[in-house]
Order: sequence, then structure tokens, then C-alpha cells
Amino acid sequence: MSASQSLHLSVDCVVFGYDDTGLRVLVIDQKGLPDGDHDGPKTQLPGDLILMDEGLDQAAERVLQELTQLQGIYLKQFMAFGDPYRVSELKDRAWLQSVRHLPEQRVVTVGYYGLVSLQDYNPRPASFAGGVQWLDLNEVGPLAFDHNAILDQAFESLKEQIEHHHISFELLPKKFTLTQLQALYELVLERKFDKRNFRKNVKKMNHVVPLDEKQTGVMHKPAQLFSYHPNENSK
Amino acid sequence: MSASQSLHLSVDCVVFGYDDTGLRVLVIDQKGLPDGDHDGPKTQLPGDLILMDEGLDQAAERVLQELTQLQGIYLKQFMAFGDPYRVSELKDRAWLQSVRHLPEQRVVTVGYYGLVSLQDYNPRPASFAGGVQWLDLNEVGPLAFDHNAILDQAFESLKEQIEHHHISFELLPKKFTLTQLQALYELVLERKFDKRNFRKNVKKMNHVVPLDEKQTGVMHKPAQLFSYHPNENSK
DNA sequence: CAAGGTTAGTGTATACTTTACACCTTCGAA
DNA sequence: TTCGAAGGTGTAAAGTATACACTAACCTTG
Repeated sequence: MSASQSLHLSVDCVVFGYDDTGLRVLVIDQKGLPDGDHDGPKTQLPGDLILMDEGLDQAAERVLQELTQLQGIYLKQFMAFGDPYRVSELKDRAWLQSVRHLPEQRVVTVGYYGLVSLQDYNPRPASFAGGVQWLDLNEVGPLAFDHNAILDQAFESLKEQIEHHHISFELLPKKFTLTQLQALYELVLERKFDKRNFRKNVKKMNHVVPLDEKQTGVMHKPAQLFSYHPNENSK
Repeated sequence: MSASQSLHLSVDCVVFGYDDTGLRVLVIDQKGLPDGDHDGPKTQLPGDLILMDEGLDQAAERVLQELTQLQGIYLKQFMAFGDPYRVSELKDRAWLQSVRHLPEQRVVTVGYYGLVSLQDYNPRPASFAGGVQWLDLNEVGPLAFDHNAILDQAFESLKEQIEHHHISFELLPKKFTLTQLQALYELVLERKFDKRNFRKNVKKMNHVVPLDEKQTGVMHKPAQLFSYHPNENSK
């Protein structure tokens, strides 16, 4: 019973960013790595140990802010990852040794996914600590630890949630067109929709309201802009 | 960075049991409580600290087995709970002091929900450690820590999952009637279905197959028995 | 052994939802 | 002025969901 434990707890954030060019994930360079001959991955999801007096949601917000300057975005816990050896692989050793007091320590992590419009938020948040980049979802190379698995799981959760909860709007600019909305759904759910039918369905939702405003600067018929109003009583 | 941490990690299991009388939750008595004048809750969800060399799923299985003898049941992680003070309330102090080396220690827990047919599994698993009971879902009193919140969240997750994944069968005996299946859905989703329409829908699913067998010992027309075959290629 | 109680099991017509599909509009650029 | 490129719109047909009521088969009791 109650075997004496010694493990660390962290949060990791899988932040999805969207613009008309596609879906991206936010990753950071592993800072503090000696420029030696190690050849592990150099890039990882933003994440860090939680502090003793903060809750999990709070930790996710703080860590993301500290590592990437992103703040005030939608963040949702989706799963905890606790394989006993998830940070013990050879490839990850150099970095852990450079950064942790107890590099051999087991670390359990709680995964959060985040959603951001790449237009409304600074698209490439200037980091104060190591590089920060948005990787195309289809071109994510090997990440540190089990972060590729965490990413996959986050995307699965996103797919499941986007249909039943109103989270797609977190990925769009405040003013968006129906074409953008449709493209986002097609990207996330990996299937095509009929334009007319899609628009019929959107118009049934009273939380998507047309603005008195149109697109400008496009070399074709400018689209009507819409915005998301969560407070129209749904159903 | 990497602030030195000292916290514990546990798993807690919300095991739902079903039979024709309804849905129940498995709780255990807090053992080792001095029979003194403390008046905290005496009952909690089965849960305990994880061991250093086991994964989370593994820990959930082990803990459940150790505390309730239940084994081999469907278990699924649904959420981590990490409020810094979730085990610090006054009501819970006596028990923690009687059982932990570091009773003041922060504990983050990972919640699992479990599903069981009360017919197929020993309905009231003889415990070796403290009492074990199945409480009617509507008559759960105050539990230790934040376990009432964990229970509520588990039930929410169950509701969401039961429609999209084939988990209802985990709550039913291997051979079940369509009336049982319908009653289960009505209980979990908290709404009624039309008998004929419900049966039409079930017959479209090729993973629910009729057996050459009928109910016996009932004082009315015996119902056809069905069973669940996950391997019919679904749609 | 007949009658009564109890749940099992079945089909159809109607409303609603989903699907498939093609053409004109409006802007900027050339 | 024309052209290219995306925006925006309606309808018919197919499919799905809903509402609804009676007969069948077993056990129990008198």
C-alpha cells in the first residue's frame, strides 16, 4: 500500500493553429542543449513541470505562456500519459540531463490541446526561450519523448470534440467566411462537404451570425463575414 | 524552471455496475479509520497511489483488483484531477493521517471509469480490505475528497461515449435481451425510446447477433437472447 | 386446465433530414 | 471589356426518424 513514490508531473500542450493554408502545431526547440554530437530530436511540444500550488489547467496556461508567449487561448485537457519509461529513451537523455535536477526521474504528463487562429494571434510568437515554430500537421518530424503519440491523441480528441462542441471558432479569426469554416471542418474531419448543404446547416445554427461586413482585397466576389456568438440559445 | 516538486499520483476508479434494477457505482469503506469521533465521510471510490514501475492503465487494474477483487473489466481513463487542495479538506484528514506517510502531500489523481455486468461478475465482490458496496447512482451520499465530482465527470464521459463506441455491452451479461439493452440506454441517456424503433436500429447493427436461445424462468413470453460480436465489420 | 397477468415481438404511414446537383454574381487584374 | 476565381443560392429524390396498437407465449393462480 502507499508505496513511497517519487515522480514528477508535467503538462504538455498541443496547440493547433489554423489559417487558410492549413492546420499547424506549435513546437519549441529544446533549449540549453550543448551543441555537441548528440543526435536526438531537437524539438518538442511546449510543456514543463507543474508547480506545487497550481492546478492543472492553470499549469497548462502558465507553461504555454512562459514558453511561447501565447496567452488567453482555448485549452482543454484531453489525456494523461504515464508510461513509466516515457522519458527514459536514449534520444532524450542529453536534454534532460542539461535541464533537470533528477534526469532519471519518472515524469507523468497531462496533455492539453489548444486552439488558435493564426491570424488573430501573433502567428509566430516571438519566444524568449529557444525557437518556436508552427509545423504543418503533415510534416511533423520526430519529437522528443512520446510527443508524437501525444500529438496524435490530441488530434483524435479534436476530431471527436469539434462535431459536438462549438470549438471550431477558436481556430478561426473573429470574423470569418463560411468557406473558411467549411475548409476547417474538411481539414479536421478529413472529408469533403457539399457547399450548399454545409451552408444550410450553418444557417440553422443561431450562434453563427452574419455581420454587416464583407471581405476586402480579394480578387473575386467578396464573401460575407460571420462571427460566433455563443450566447444565442443553442439547439 | 523545473521547480522541485513533491507530489503523489494516484488512480481512482469509478466502476459502474448494471443489472435490471439499475445502475450502481462501486465504493469502498475507508479502512483503518480509528472508530473515533471524526465525522468525515466513510466511503470513497477505489483508488490508491501508483507504483513506480507501472503505467496508468496498469495501476488502475491493479488498484481495483487489490481493493475490490474485480479483474478483467473494461476500464478507460477519462480525466486527471489536480486541484492543489483536493485532498486537503478537513473532512478527509483523519483517514489520510491513518494511512499515508505524508498525509499533507498533494495528490493528483487520474480517473478511470469501469463497466461491469452485475450478473456476470460477482455482484458484491468480497473484499479483503474494508467493505465494498454498490450504491445506487441516485443515492450516493458524500464521498471522500473530490470523489463526488469525479463520479459526476465519469458519468458525463460515459454518456458521451456510449453513443459512439460499443461500450454498452460491457454493462450487460454476455447474453442479453433487447429489452435489457433498451433499458440500459434509457437509464444512461436519461430519455425514453420507442420499442419498435429501438429494435429496428439494433437490427441494423451487425455486431448484435441473435442466439438460438431464449430466456427461461420468466413468467411471461420468453425473450430472444442476443450477444455482442465486435468483429462483424462495422460500418 | 382455464383465465389472467405480464412482457415479447412485429409493420406502416407520415414528417423530417440528408443528399446530390448547376448556374449566375461580383470582385480584381489584365 | 473581358477573364479568372471564388461567392452564393433552390429543389427534387432518397433515406431516416417518428408515432402508434395489437397478437404471442410463458407462468401463476384458482
